[in-house]
Amino acid sequence: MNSADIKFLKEGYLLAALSHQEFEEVLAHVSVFTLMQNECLFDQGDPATHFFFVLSGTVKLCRIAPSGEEKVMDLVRPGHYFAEAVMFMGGRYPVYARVLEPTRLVELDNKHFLGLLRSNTDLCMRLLSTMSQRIHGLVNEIDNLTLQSGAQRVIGYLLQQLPEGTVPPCVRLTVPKHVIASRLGIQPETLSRVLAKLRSKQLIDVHDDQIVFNDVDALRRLS
Amino acid sequence: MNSADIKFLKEGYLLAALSHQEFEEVLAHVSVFTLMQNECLFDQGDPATHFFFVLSGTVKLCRIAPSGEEKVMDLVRPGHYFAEAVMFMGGRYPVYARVLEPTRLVELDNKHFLGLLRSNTDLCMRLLSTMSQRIHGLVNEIDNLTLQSGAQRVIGYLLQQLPEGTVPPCVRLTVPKHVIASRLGIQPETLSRVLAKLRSKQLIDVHDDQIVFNDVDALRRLS
DNA sequence: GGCACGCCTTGATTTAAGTCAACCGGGCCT
DNA sequence: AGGCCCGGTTGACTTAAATCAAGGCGTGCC
Repeated sequence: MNSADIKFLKEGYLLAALSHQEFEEVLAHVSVFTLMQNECLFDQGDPATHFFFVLSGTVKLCRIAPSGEEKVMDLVRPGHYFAEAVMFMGGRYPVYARVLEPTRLVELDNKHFLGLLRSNTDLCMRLLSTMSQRIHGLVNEIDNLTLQSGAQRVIGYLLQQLPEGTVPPCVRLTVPKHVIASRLGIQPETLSRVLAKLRSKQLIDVHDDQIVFNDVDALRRLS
Repeated sequence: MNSADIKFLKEGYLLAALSHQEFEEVLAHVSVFTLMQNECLFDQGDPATHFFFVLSGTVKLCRIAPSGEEKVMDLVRPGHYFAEAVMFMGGRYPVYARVLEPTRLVELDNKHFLGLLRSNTDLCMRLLSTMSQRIHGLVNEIDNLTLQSGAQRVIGYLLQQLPEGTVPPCVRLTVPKHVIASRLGIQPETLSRVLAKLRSKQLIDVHDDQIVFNDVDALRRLS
């Protein structure tokens, strides 16, 4: 674990609750490693012994149905934790995790971390805050899935990825389109069609993974 | 607040973390009240100052889209808390809450409870556990919405409501069918059709709000 | 008793989106 | 260079479910 990794981890919201000594102790119980593109971190149903922090790269969390169909539940990027909620259910990962590109991860031990939590209420409060945000995001996602059309979800996603202050406003898609489609609960064909339709209305220009917004306000009104 | 209320509240998982003294202190900061059928507890967007525990009755949590459409996000029954995650986001209720029948509620003050959390890690751990279960349920719901058909969701819901040990296996629906439909993300017409289809296959018998299961195993295989 | 309202069911029709199929282009490997 | 694989696009067709409309029934109120 190099000093940039340590700095990035320490600057994150969650572990800011730790004293210097506590942080050093955490460091003694974590692993850092890099997975190659498409490597699997854990399978759905594996016993949950750790949770993770992304230093760099992208992790895809997927749910597999009995039918074999899959849904991308989340795309986790640098600076974010995942699988921390499973720590409290003493069970198994409800999803599988695979990396979409070379990805550097910090692996934190559940048992050790639970021990930390038991004597640090500030850490508890930060974790509660993190988890309440996750709940909030999931509630919004159910709202989107049930109260919005597929096209509206695409537009919402694109607007969400739009960095502030780019001129002209544009987004570079950092994951394959079929992954984005699954993340949004639509088929890849549908994603293509929605993008094609927005392009035909001059609302966007599409160049492979680059999307230029021609009328952000109109798009906001459609979402 | 009568002694049955107090007993029920104290026996719940969350507050089992409290000492007798702490529990008495909590009691000094809660309100208990009964809402009449269809009364509204809070509106979507209201400042979130409290969370709640259901002593009796049923609370419907709904999300309203800008279009005016609504989705039943949850039906909260006796023994369950709701709105506790909003405590950590210092904001507003993301849903509105209305009671479906006369409902008795305990209202707990967010600020006071946060104070308790700051000095009781056992309470924190129990709340973390409660919230991780909520996350788990929401993940499952997204799975259901995206990877299952409407009919499968209906069957899953019915099986979930099935009490153990009833002979013949049967369920009495305790909320209106159009509410169940919204909870499942389908229209009431679709719910009628699914039930009619299952009845035509002799898998269930429907008498108003009573549903008798004729072949539980077959239903499980369909869900 | 009559009326209004709400819930539910059913039929007909429409629609959003999925499914299937084919083609294209780019990257990787031999 | 050629072949294979993968991701993406597009067209044709299908389907699950929504939408629209109408009717029936039960409950509560006057």
